[in-house]
Amino acid sequence: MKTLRRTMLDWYDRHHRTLPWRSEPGDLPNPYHVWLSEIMLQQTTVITVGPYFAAFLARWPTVIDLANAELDDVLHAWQGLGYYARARNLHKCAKVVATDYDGRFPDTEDGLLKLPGIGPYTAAAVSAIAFNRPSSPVDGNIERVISRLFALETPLPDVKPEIKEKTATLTPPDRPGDYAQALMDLGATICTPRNPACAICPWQAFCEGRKTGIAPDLPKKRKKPAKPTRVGYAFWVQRDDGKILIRRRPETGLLGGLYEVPGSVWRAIKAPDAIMRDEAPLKADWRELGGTVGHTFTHFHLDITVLVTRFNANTAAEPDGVWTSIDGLADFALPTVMKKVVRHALKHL
DNA sequence: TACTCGTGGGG
DNA sequence: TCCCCAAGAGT
Repeated sequence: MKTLRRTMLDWYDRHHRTLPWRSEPGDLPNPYHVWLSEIMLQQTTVITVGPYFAAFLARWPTVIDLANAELDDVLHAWQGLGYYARARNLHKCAKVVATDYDGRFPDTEDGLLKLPGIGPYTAAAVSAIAFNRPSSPVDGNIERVISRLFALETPLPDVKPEIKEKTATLTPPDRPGDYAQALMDLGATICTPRNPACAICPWQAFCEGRKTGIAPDLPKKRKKPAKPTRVGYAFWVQRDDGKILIRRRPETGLLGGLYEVPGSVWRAIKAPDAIMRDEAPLKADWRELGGTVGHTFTHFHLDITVLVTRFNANTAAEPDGVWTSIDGLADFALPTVMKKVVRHALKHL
């Protein structure tokens, strides 16, 4: 066990990646930076997070600054990164840390776990990386590395407790943060989901999965259900002065708090036109644009048909929402699916 | 426990 | 083209 730890930390000292939120091995980084990066990195790749992390730090250098920000500004800065509940909880967490903790993050796993948006993984990661406490975060990378190292063939998520226990046993008490990051780096660069580079792995001599040849097939997972398709309309309302109608989505749920081109309900099966059009923000003669906008979310695929009308303020009742010029759309937090709708409308108008 | 919740890239 | 996956959390 001691050899396993030593081998991993030696490898990390020689091969670790330099990332914006990281300190040099052995040094303690800024907890705010660690926390911010860990939230952004949830289910999101390092390459994607990079520019968002830099932009957030430039605009909100401290957790106090972030706590004093407007939620809409945080969502706007987060747009395109996905899983927007992370942004809402990020802001909520910053406020709690600023007001209840005097701007300093709790330095224990249990304390961190109480904060919004911080679950078991992130609490352990921040605890180990930012405060050098002997916590053992387990993310997707570490699940893969450990399941291969011990040739664990029980499928996820049943095998999680066993992985957690093995990981905790292996964690070195002196450098838990570097060790956790070493395992994650290993999983990201060598012990990859497909075609792992076992030949250059520092743990190749210890890996049961490699010995038995099953490493590339681990961890085993249950099959995921197929993604259903939903359909809906987007209602493109253009006023005489060229401005279009958008509206803010409800605070919770899918794309919560972001702006959208008003739309119908998204249905598994297309309802009759009359019903779908009745969900428009106003009564009008709609013209259907050719083609559809396709977008795949985590658990369903969406096909949107865009309907267009002109709006005359003198002859129609004012609909709910906000009027904005096309250029002005840049001031609103628009999810990627809505950017696609806008692009499609402008192209086919 | 099992869903919900985004997006972009790689094979 | 389609499926998988990426430093998961909340309900």
